[in-house]
Amino acid sequence: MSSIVDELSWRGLIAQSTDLDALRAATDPGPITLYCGFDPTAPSLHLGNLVQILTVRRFQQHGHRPLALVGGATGLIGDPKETGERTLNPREVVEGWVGRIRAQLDRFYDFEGTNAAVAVNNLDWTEGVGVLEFLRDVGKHFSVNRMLDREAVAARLAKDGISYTEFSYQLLQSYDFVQLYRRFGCTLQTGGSDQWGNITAGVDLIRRMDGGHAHALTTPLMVKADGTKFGKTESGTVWLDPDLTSPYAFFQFWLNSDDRDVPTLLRTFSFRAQGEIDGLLDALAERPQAREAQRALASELTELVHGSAERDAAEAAGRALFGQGDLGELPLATLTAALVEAPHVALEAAEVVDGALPSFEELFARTGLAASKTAARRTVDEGGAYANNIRITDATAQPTLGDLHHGEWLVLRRGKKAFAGVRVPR
RNA sequence: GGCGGGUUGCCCGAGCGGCCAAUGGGAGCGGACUGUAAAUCCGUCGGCUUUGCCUUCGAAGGUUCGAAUCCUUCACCCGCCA
Repeated sequence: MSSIVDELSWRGLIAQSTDLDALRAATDPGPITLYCGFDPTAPSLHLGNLVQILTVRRFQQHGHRPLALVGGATGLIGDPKETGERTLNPREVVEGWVGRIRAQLDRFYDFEGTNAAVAVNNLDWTEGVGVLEFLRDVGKHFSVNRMLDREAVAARLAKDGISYTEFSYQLLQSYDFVQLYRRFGCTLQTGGSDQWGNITAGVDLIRRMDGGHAHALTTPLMVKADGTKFGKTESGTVWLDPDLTSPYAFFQFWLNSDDRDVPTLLRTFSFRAQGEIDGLLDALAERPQAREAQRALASELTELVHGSAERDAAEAAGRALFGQGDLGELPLATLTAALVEAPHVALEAAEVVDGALPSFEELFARTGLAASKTAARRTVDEGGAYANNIRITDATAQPTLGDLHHGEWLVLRRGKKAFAGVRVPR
């Protein structure tokens, strides 16, 4: 069995570990069981979670057994974050999210075979536990003094405070680790470096309650070269759910990566071998304008997350919209596929009067390409507004039916990258 | 408890009765240059039925022909003295 520790190491995926040599000694000879939990705090996982998911996937590919834990219980409590108290979500909502997130993990973990992943929900062992039992058996092992040292907790104490509910979060997560240790012989928990405290608290709890030995491993926090948060675009979080972030937008996210971030991104997200990655990095250094590495990343990750059909569609949509050729020469099917990936609006038949559509300023505002009509006018004045790749000079002008591609689509663009479609019923 | 300072547009911060939708910086957005990158330079940066109108300067009242600017009350923040 090849060494997972070595692989994670060259990929730069190890931030902290309880004892790397001990972990290597445990993982190299044979399979271990590990877990990384995901709390249902949203209807979908996002790119930040993907780092964790893929790290676990790498373990599984090396023969280890992952537990796919979705936090049906911890999601009801909320891990303290520095910015402030979370709003408790209704139980039904959390329950729904648990199902969706559990389904998302299907794509990344293998649930069949000798080291099949096992899906677990911490609500199963938390719900029935009595308060007194929990406080006596679990709570007694925790020192509040140490819990207060946690960065997020300290930050909250310095600011607007923290509820007892959130303060208790660490106990639940630690207890999860104990349960998984008992039920599955799970001896490793992975997570982002912000989870270090929670994970090691679980390692400690296993030792205290059961005298067992477990490991903690965290991945580094992703930092972009320009200092902004990784995994966000102007329009917000990049989600894994295609309804929240379209495969086209997902593909574009990777394609637009800053050159300086590409080495890290490739090592973190790609499943290519080290030699292949080095080849892509060489190409990036020699022919940055070709952006082979970004393309490879976009293609690989979009396929992994959305499947090859969506990957192809996203790629084709990009080519269609960014291509040099006349949009009118694109087949209707290709154009439609590209535009439905972008923001688009469908007009009512009544909105077309004497063959004239609503004005450009109206259409820009309606598609969301501009925040308001005033903003749309401004964009036109700045020379950044286009219809069918022709610059618009008069915001109040009205396109006509004759301007439509295939009698159906008007392609609007703001700046270089933002597209939108206006569809007119035939 | 006493005295003083503050709360301005996404953020920071000027303004201290009319010339204020409100200086300046940052972020954002557009243009040029590029490679659907970065950096740089230029422009832009509340809304609308746009030669004008409407909403905005912690909240609510008031003075005035006219208030972000003055007065009153309230809320929150920050200093100094007890």
